Amino acid sequence: MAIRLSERKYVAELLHGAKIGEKYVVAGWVDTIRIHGKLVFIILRDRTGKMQLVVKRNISENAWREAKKLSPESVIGAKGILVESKAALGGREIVVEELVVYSKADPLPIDIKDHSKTTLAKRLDWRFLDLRNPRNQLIFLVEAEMARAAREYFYNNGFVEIYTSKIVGAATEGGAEVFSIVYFDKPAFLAQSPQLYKQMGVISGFEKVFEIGPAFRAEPHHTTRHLTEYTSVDFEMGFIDSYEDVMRVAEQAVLSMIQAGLERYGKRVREFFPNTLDRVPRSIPRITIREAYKLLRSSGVSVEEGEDLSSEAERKLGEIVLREYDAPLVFVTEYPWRVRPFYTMRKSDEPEWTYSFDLLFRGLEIATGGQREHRYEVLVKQLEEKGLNPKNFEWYLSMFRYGAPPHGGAGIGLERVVMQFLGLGNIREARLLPRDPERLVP
RNA sequence: GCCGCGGUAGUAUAGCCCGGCCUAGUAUGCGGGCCUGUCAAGCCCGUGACCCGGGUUCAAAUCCCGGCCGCGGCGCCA
Repeated sequence: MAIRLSERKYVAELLHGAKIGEKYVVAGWVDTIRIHGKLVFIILRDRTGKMQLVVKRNISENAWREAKKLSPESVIGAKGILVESKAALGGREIVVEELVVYSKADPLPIDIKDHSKTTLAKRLDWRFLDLRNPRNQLIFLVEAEMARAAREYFYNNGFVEIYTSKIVGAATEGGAEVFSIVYFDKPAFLAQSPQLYKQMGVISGFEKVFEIGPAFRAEPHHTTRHLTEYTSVDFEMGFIDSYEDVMRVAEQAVLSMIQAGLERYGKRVREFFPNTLDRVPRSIPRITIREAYKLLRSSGVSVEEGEDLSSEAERKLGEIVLREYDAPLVFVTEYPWRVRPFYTMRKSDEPEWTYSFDLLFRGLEIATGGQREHRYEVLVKQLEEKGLNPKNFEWYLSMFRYGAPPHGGAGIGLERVVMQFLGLGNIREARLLPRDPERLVP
C-alpha cells in the first residue's frame, strides 16, 4: 500500500517515454496547488521538471482530503496512473490514487515563483528557498558545467591539478587586501591567490599545473562585480616562448567553458536569461593597451596614457570591440609596468610595458595573466622597484635560484564568467553563498 | 575607504518633497467559504506594516540628528 520511493520516477521520464496507462510513483515539491472543490490540481516539481497531478475525490477520498490541506513547497509522494491530458502542462498528468505528505511547508518568507518579486538581499537570506526556482538553480548547473569543461580542457592538455594552501603565512603581493586570521599563536592570512604556489608547481617539475579553488580579498568593494570570496580558475605553464602561449590556453579554456554551458544548457538558458551569450565566439581578438587608449580616445572616453583602464573604459572598450570585431571577448595586452605586480615580465625592448594581459568579457575583466619573470636578479630588482622588501620574499625568490623555466599563467574568475555569459546584473547571483563586506551569513 | 540613494504587513510597493484629510492605499501571500478541468484558477469574507534611538512641533510614516542594515557609483580587482 505504502509508496516506495525506490520505485520513484522523475518527472522528465514520465513526460517523455513512460507508458500511458501504467501506475507510477512520483515525489518532489508542491510547486502550485489549485483547489476546485472535489478536484485538486497539484503541480509537482523535482530536479527534472514539473508536471501535473490531479486528485479526485471520487478516485480517492483520502488523497483528496490530504491534498486539500497542502501548502506550496511541501514535499509529497504520490502514486497513480499516467494519463494523457490535453489540458495538462506537458500533455500528461498523474491521476492520484495514493498521496503521502512527507513534510508540510510553512508559509514562505519570499516569493520563489518569480525571482524579480523579491530583492536579492532577501533572496540570499533564504538562499535554500531561492534555489528552488529553476532559473536560479540553473545558474549553478551552468557554473558546474563550466568548471567541469575547464578542468577537462586542462586535463586533456597535459596540466596537473594541484591543491594549494589557502592558509598562508605571508601576503602574496603585500598590501592590505588580505584577511588576517589567527593560526594558533601566529598571525596568518587567507590566500588572495594561488599565484606563488602555482609557480612553484611549474618550477617543481610538473611543468603545467592548474587549480580551481577559493580566493579571498578583503577589499570593501560595494559593487555588482566583487565578492570577498570567489572561485579562481588558475593555471601556470612552463617552457613557453612568450605570453602568447599563455593567452592561447586562456582563450581555449574560456571558450570551452562557454561552449559547454551552451551545449548542455543552451535551450534552458535562453529561456530564462534573455541577455545570455547565445553562440560561442570563434576566437578572441588581441589589442595592446596602447591601441585600446587610442580606440577609447577616438570614442570620446578620456584615458590616461600609461594608466590602467577604469571600469568605465573597460565597459566602453567592450562595446567598441563588439562593434568593430563582432567579438564579446577581447584580450588587452602589454599593460604598463607600473600597474602590474612585481613578478610580471617586462617587455625586453620597452621596459615600461609588460608581457601581460587582461581578458575582458562584455566589458568586464574576467581574467588576468602573462609571462612571469624567472630570472632571479631581475626579480629582486623588480621587488625593490615596487617598494617591497626582498627579505619578505625569501622563500619565493629561492625558487628562482635552482632552475626555473620561462613560464606564465593566468587566473580566471569563475563567477564573473558565469555572470557575463548569462548576462546577470549582479555577481552575487552567481555565487551560491556570496560574501561581501556586509554579508557573512548564511 | 569615499560619495549618492534608500529602509512602510510574509513579499513587492503607494504615501514622504509641500507634517494634520493615514482609522496608512494596492498587489500578492496567509486563514475561511463556494466550485470536477484548472494552469500565477476564479469569486466572496477576513488578516497583517511605518528599521532602532533621540529631537523639533499642538501634531511626525512624512522634518532634523545618530546608529544599524540594504542598493549602487568610484578607486581597485577576478
